[in-house]
Amino acid sequence: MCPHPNIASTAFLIADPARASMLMALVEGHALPAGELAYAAGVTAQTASAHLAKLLAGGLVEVEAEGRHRYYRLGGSHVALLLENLASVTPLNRPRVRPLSADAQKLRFARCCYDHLAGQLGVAVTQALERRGVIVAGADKQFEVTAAGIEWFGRMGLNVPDLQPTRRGLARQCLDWSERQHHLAGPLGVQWMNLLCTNGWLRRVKATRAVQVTPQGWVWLKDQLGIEGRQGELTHDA
DNA sequence: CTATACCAAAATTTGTCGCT
DNA sequence: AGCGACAAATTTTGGTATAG
Repeated sequence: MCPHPNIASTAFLIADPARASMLMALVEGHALPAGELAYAAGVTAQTASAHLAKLLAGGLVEVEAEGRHRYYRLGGSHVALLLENLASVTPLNRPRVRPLSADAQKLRFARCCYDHLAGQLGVAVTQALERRGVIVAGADKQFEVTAAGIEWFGRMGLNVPDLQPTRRGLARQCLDWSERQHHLAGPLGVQWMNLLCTNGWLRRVKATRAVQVTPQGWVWLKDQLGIEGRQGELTHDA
């Protein structure tokens, strides 16, 4: 008898190529209708519907009916984490997607990943902080804030010693799925994101996970972190 | 033999349009 | 507004194919 029937059934659900494609299409956090997921997996709507029913029963996805569409999303951040970890050890075949929509491009550029900054911009900002000695990559998938870094964050209005680490630490290294590099997460990542928004440098786009840089934001990014660009792309990052 | 995946066709559900 | 016809998205059903 298998001593871990639960993980076996979860692994079985993910192991099917069609289901894996649908899950990876959802990993960016967008909810997608069944038809879109069928396209992503390269199967017909009927087949996709059967797969989605299994994923739903297994708790890997949730569904929300809106009109005649049924929007599926991942069953939670733990599912996203599981998939991102799998993707990090496997050569990634990007799921088939419709010619990259404007929305998808915005998400790839900058988005919030469970309340911290991710995407191209998230990675660029994290790397700029490292280059400036504000944070250093430490053991256990954590970033450590240097003494100079504590001072630097303080000048920005973020008092690092006040932050409470969670079980998973204070400044976690989160693997960015689209960029395949780390960005800053954990309580520090969350407060950092809040700070960028409350100072008017970043703006969250309503009803999506996309994030926009404001005109003042671009000025600030260039002055403080040496990051240059315009809406939707980075032109210089050093 | 059994389990699982696939697809075609039919059924179901919901939104939209034109008419009174 | 209420009604019916039609369109679109999705699910259900039934049959076939394939792997172990």
